[in-house]
Amino acid sequence: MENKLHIYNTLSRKKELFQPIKPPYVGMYVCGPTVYGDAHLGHARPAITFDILFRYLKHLGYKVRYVRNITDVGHLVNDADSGEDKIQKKARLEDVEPMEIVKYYSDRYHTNMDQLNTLHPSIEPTASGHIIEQMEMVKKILENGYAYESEGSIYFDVEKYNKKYHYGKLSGRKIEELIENTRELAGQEEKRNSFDFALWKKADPTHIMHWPSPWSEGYPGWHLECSAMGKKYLGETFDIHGGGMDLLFPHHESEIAQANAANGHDPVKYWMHNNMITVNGQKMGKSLNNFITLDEFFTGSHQSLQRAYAPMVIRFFILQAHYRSTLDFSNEALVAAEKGLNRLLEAWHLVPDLKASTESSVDVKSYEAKCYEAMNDDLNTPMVIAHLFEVAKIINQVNDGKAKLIQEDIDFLKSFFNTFIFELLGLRDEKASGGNDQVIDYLMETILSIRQNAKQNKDYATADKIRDDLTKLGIVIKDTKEGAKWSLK
RNA sequence: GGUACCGUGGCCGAGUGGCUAGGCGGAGGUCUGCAAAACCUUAUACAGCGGUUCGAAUCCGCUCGGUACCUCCA
Repeated sequence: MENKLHIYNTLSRKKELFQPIKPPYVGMYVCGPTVYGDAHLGHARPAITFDILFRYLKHLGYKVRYVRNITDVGHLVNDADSGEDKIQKKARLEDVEPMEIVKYYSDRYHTNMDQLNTLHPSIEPTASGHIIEQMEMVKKILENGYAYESEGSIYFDVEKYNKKYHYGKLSGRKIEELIENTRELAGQEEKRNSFDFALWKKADPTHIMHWPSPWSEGYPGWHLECSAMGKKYLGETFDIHGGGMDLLFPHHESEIAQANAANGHDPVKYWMHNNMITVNGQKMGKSLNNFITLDEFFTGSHQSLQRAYAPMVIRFFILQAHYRSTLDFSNEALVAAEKGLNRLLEAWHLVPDLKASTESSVDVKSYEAKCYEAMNDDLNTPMVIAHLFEVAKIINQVNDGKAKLIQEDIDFLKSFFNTFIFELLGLRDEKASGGNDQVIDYLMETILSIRQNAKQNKDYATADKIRDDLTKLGIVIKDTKEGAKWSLK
C-alpha cells in the first residue's frame, strides 16, 4: 500500500512518512473522555481530529482499528485531600451510584459525537471493564523491578526506570529537573520520589469504587488504563496514539514508561497531539471553568454565546484550523465559519444543475491533487478547505455563465466534492434532508406562485410580506432568473 | 524556576526563502421592484531590532509580548 501521508510525530518532533507496522492494518488509540461532565468544545477537537485521520486512513485503503477509551475510574482530584476518585466525588455530590454518572455522561457524550458526525470507534473500552488487565500489568512491572509497594499502594519507580530507559523522551523533560521542580502535593509521603506515579492505589474506607487485588482493596492508577487496553486491543506495539497536548505529560510519558517496564519496548510508533481551543487566548478547560459545552453551543444556552450554532458549524470551525495550532473561539469566528460552510454547500447544491459546455475554461481536476497534497501534509484541513472554496467559486462562475466546464468535469466535481466534503471532512449537508416532504413541496409551490402573482401585479408589499414571514419560519426565499427558490435555513 | 510552542491585515486562520492562501467583515460595481445569493474590482499584513542572503513573514541572534505543560485536564 503506497501513500504519501506525512504525520507529525511528537516523539521525533518532525513530520514523518506514515508507514504502518503491519500494512494494510493500522492500529490507532485515542484518549477519550473522563465521563464526569458534559463534553465541551475542547473535547470536540481530538474527536474530530482523529475522526479525520480515521476517515482518511480508511479512504487510503487501510484496515483501521480505532480504539477510544472511556475513563470511568481513577484520576485523582487535586483539591481532594484523600485523593478521591473524580467519578466518586461527583456521585457523592449528586447522591447517585458512580456507574449511574458514568452511564449518563457516556450517553450524552455519544449523542454529542454523533451530532458532530464523528464515526464510531471500532472499540470503545472502559477502564472499569479492564481492572484485571490493569492488575496484570502492575504485576509485570513489579516482577521486572520497576515498581514498589508502599502502604498497600504500588508506585512506579521513575528513577530506577530512567537508569535503563529514558523517562522524558516524549515530553522533553529531564528527570533532574523533575526532582527540583515538581510541586509538593498531599499524600506523597508514601512515594520514594515526588514524580513517582501510582499504578495501584489503596482505597480509603470512604472510597466506594474499589476492587480486590493482591496488594489492597483499591483502584488502578491514572495512566494504566490506556497502556493495558491499548495492549489488549492493538498489541504491545501499535501505530498511532493520539490525544490532547495537555496529556503529553505526564499521561503519555508515563504510558511509554509503563509499556517499557512491562514489555521491554516502546508501545507506539507515532504519537499525535492536537492543540487546545482557547477563549480570549486562554485554554478552554474544566479547571479554568471557562468552558462551553457542546449542548450549549447547539442550543445557544450560554451567556457568552450570541445564539445557537449547528453541530456542523462547530465541526467546520474546528477543521478551518490546523489541529496542531491553538484555535481561538469567538462568536465572530463561529459566524464566519457558518457563512463559509453555507457558501461551500450552496455551491455543492448547484453542481447537479450546471450546464455543460463543449470546452472547459478552467482546470478543475488539478484541485483534487492539491487537496490530497494538503491531506498528506499532516492533515492540513484548512488548506483543503481553502482549495474547496476556490472550486466553489468556479462552480458559481459556471452557474453565472462566466466560466465553462464540459460534462466530464462536472461529473468529476460531483465525486470530488462528495469525497472531500462528506467522506473525508465528514461534513453533513443538513439541508439535504429537508424538502423531501411532498406536502411541503406542494405547499411552497403554492405560496410562491401566489407571491409571483403579487409581484406581477406590482403588489410588492404582499410579496415582501410573504418573504419576510417565511424568513421568520426559517425558510429563505431567493429570486433568481429561473424564478423563486426556497431553502430551509 | 524548568521545558515547549506561538506572535500574520478589523476578526478567524494557512503559508517556512522569490509565485494571490482561504473564509468572515469593510469599500465600490454588475444583476434585482427591493432583498438575498452570486460574480467583478479594491483596501488593510507578516511584534520590534539586528544579522545571513541577489532576495526573508519564512533562516539565525537578541528584545518585547502571549500561551501550554510541569497537578486532574481533550
